Amino acid sequence: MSPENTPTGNVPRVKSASISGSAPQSSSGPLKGLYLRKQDLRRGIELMFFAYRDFTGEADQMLSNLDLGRAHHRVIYFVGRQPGMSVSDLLAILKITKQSLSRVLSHLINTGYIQQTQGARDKRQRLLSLTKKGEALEAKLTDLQCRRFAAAYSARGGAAVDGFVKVLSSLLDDEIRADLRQQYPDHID
Amino acid sequence: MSPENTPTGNVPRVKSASISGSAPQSSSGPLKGLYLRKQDLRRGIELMFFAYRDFTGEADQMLSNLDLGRAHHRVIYFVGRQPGMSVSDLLAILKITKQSLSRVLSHLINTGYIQQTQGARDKRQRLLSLTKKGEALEAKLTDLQCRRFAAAYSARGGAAVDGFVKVLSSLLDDEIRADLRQQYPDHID
DNA sequence: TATGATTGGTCAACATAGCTGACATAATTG
DNA sequence: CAATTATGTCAGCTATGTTGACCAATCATA
Repeated sequence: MSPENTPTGNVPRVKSASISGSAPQSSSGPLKGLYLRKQDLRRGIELMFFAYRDFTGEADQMLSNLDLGRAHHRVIYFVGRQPGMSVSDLLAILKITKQSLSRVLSHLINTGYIQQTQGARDKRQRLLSLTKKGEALEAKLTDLQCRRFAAAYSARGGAAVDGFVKVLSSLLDDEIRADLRQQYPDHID
Repeated sequence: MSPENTPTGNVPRVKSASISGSAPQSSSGPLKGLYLRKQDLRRGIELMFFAYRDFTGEADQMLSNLDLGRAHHRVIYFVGRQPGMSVSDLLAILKITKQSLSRVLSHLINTGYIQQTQGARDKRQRLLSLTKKGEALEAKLTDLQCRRFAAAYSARGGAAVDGFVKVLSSLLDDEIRADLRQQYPDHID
């Protein structure tokens, strides 16, 4: 870097040619594109880092008390979201190797959080679902994170939530959106 | 879980007593609090997961070509943001142990991305800054992520960016905001 | 029906990036 | 001078990702 080290000025500057590309500060009054200043983009980067860490922190704590980790949480969460999903469905969402998943999933099955049933149409498939124990844990964890979101959403209001969802959606790689669109009927594209 | 498995209805329902707490759907027209439905909160959770992964993905790729990881990236990023910071400053931001940081930081120093200078006031301090090589890498990585943000911000506009920043800020644990407030003068609290 | 593709699992080995605990050195501060 | 602070280091452990190889059951199709 070099020009970004001094986050002093409020003056727009996107000169660097690298991240401009859509010609911000042009002329008009409310100065459309003011939010494309390098400092605003860096703030976005940092917000993602800090918010993600804080957002997962409480759940991580609860999980560690049960000798589980974030990887177990993800499995429990997504199986809870879509009971009866296959292993390959889950792999597609998590984008990890089956060997990585296997370690975590086996543990969750052995400790009674998740159960498998053979697929009806395709007997090769092992359809995943939460046990009662798994449902209870999923509820506790999701509740914890939902509370945080509910607080943030309430504090900022519907318009902010709308912007939040729109921007996060635009940060996604394209493929992922299909899944979200399917899960959430009124998802903003 | 149990009522959340069927993300079918658009009908508000926050009953569960667990995440209500601010009495959404009351009476009025545009139905304030519609965005507090459990499905909206879950969508937030998932957006954070997917967006964070995609947001870091490109940089991770570039880093792995240099035999560096995300931990190295964080160090390079924050040292680049605030050159001359001390090791303990960095520890406070990253919230990892000095042993964890040491491994990564030593490597970055040995490979010439970061340099240390003794503190003037306090000679115990090792003030950190990027070398030319480090600055070049930081610029490439930050540019990559800034591009993604610039595209998302441009696509959604200033109002959405405002909502995005507001909601993410509210997701933070309280302490972290002080640092952001200091770094970004016009940061929304 | 025989063949090839798909679904899922397993073993082994490795890398990254966190953690704890213990201890050391140098400099600052009271 | 004593206590605290800033930093570094050694040793070992854990969680979670990776490759590569190989296997069994099932499905789909030529």
